[in-house]
Amino acid sequence: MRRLLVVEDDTDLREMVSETLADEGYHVDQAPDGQRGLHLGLTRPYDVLVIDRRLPALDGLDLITRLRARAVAARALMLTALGTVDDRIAGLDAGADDYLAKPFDLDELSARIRALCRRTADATEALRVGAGHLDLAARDAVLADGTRVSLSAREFELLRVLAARPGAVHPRAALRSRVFDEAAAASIVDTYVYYLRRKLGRTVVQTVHGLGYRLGAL
Amino acid sequence: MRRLLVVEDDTDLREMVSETLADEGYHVDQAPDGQRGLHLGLTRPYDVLVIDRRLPALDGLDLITRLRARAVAARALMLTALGTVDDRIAGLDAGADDYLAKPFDLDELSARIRALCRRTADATEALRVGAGHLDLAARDAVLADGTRVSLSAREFELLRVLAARPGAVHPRAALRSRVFDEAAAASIVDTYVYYLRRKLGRTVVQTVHGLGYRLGAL
DNA sequence: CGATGTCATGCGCCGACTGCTTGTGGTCGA
DNA sequence: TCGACCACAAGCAGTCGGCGCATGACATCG
Repeated sequence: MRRLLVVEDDTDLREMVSETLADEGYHVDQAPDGQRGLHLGLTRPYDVLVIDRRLPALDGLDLITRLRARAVAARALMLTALGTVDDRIAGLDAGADDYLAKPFDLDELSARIRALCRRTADATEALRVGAGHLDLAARDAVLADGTRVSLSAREFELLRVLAARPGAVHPRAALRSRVFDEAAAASIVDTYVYYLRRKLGRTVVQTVHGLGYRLGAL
Repeated sequence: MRRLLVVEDDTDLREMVSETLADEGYHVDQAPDGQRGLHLGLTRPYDVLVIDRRLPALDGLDLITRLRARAVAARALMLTALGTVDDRIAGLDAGADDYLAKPFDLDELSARIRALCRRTADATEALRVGAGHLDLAARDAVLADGTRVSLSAREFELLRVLAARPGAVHPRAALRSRVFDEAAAASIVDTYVYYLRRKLGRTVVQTVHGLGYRLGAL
């Protein structure tokens, strides 16, 4: 599922856009100002960012510039009430991939997002877990603050199985059979949970006494 | 140098656009109708195609559709006198990456082409990797500090495959099948990774134990 | 036409890391 | 309070990867 971020201070407009896009099958996150947009954009993997030009806390242009400076590769579509050519040029040269003037047609926005999505085919394939996510391509975990943690093959596999259903309790036996050989020792899962906790923090994998383990937030 | 193709039947407009873009440093080819545009688009490597919607011989929409069917990856910017939302949506869904209504501002066209060019790093000219890049024409790597490192054909090919998705883990088998003969020895990839590290520094290619290699920053 | 150098490839040893086991002490729950 | 369950540490063996070296093909140049 494609992941979008809508950064727009007008609540009505933001929610209307978000709902429309969500109805079309996108996962949509929202941010009401530039600062929160920056934080989400840096810490979560998106395919397309829809960014208003005029934003409180951090201007849309600055937002894109700062995201690009941190090597965020997501496509950016800028919305604006400022319709002049120079505004559009400034937006595009700041790193936006497309520029749409308000008032705009929702169907056109949707079509332009489809066009941008076509180009991110091999981009970030990721599994979200709370505020962090698993980068399936790079095979490492990304924490809420953006820190990347490299995991060994088994560690990553175990975490991925847990992340398939975050919050659910996964019995030891299920984890052992999915991640390790059936013949492995009974305590193998414990040990790898220990490794994960050592790398990702104490609270990431929670013990449910007598039942198994459960994934908390990354 | 970026390569553009302008497909437009209005001679005056085509030449004006072409000259303006040529002045900005692009290599620009021209085609006066869809058929000739199709032929050029299929046989030569372009970064961006500027295509009029209404064309003799072959309609702009059909042109894009046929190019896409033949896996031409160049970005397409569609020009049109038809300004309705439905036209724009039809163009975008046919495979265009951007859509600009006539009359348009030449500076905006130029800015939109710049935006499209940013995204075609992997097309023809140079592949950006972190602060450095690959010079596809000279077949050597340029480091962050500007140092040029000349690579042998195999070394360069291996680096290029890795650079297609920097940060992602590339399994050995995938690298061997893409860069070397299938029949090559199992350790051939290791050896060439060793060569790359020797020339570019230890950190450029990272090992992911049991899985493959990953490209760091140049 | 021979000499020289570069490139592609194969082989093999050694070191490093991973995966897994085992054991001990601590914690939980009834 | 007791038994079961769990956390953690350390160690071991096997595999994987790093790297040097040897060989042969090919191009280049004297």
